[in-house]
Amino acid sequence: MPESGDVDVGRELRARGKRMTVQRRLVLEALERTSHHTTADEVARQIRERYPQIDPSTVYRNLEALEELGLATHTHLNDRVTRWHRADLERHGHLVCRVCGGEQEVPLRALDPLDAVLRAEHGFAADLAHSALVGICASCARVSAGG
Amino acid sequence: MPESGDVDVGRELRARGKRMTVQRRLVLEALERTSHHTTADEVARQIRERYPQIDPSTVYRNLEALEELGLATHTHLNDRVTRWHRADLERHGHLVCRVCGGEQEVPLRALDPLDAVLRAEHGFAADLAHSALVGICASCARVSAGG
DNA sequence: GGTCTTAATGCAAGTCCTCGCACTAAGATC
DNA sequence: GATCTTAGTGCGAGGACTTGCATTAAGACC
Repeated sequence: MPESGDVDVGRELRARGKRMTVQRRLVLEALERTSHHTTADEVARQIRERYPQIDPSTVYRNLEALEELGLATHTHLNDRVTRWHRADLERHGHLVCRVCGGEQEVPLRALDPLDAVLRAEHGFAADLAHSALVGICASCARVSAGG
Repeated sequence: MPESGDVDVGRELRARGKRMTVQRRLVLEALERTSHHTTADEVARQIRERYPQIDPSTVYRNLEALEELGLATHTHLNDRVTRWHRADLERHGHLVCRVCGGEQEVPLRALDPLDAVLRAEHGFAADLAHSALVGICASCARVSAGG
């Protein structure tokens, strides 16, 4: 059983004037191995086990390249580190609590009303999976309300 | 005419066990002088004209302190730099276009439907002024649709 | 398989912060 | 106004990227 779509990816890359390098393949494989969100640093660490000389900047550039190809996407959860994941996973929004730091996922469908308003009134097609919505979660609100 | 509420701020600070330092005052004044969004770096640069030895970390810490006091807030526009502004300005959401980088403001009221859904279904009180919504603006959508 | 073009890599330096720590100075108390 | 506690400062180092540049190596063409 071949690595999922490895050949196709190579073809797709070449069709776009890009190349399939060992580093690129390793980034792609690392991304496929971790099905949930991961960080560039985590990807780099994984790769370094087999290919120690990889440079962090190469990882960043490859994640971007894969995103351009539609194979990866990134999300900003907590203002600081960027989270990466495979593009074929179901997209969802994120709610992160500024008090406890907790994070919950929301189906993008729940954000449809917002999407509709923004499109209708501003012609703006928002990518609601891209940035987390920051606020205060139910349990922290309960505490601060004086429980 | 005294600087707006300078004395009150000092009192408020002391009431919270905090102090009014020259640096703090300068950060506050810089924030008051620029009524729109600004960056920590811009604030630092402004202060340095009159007080060259100020350290960037002091500016960051003071912006945070003023935020804690409810005098400042920050917004993440384009994933990279943090924008600061006075808390007394009208709050609004931001739509930033990932193609042209353009930014438009939306009254928070426009985001009410989203707020309602998140509260009802997730008990989550989102701060919709905190993070910009990333997406594609009307004019860029028109171009890529083939105009 | 050799040549050649240029995308991609690795390295170093830079940006925007954040954090730990020793020192300084607000401001409360005498 | 001297003393004392501790919040706040400056400095240095570190983290998460980003960027410019010389070098390397995909992969297209012979």
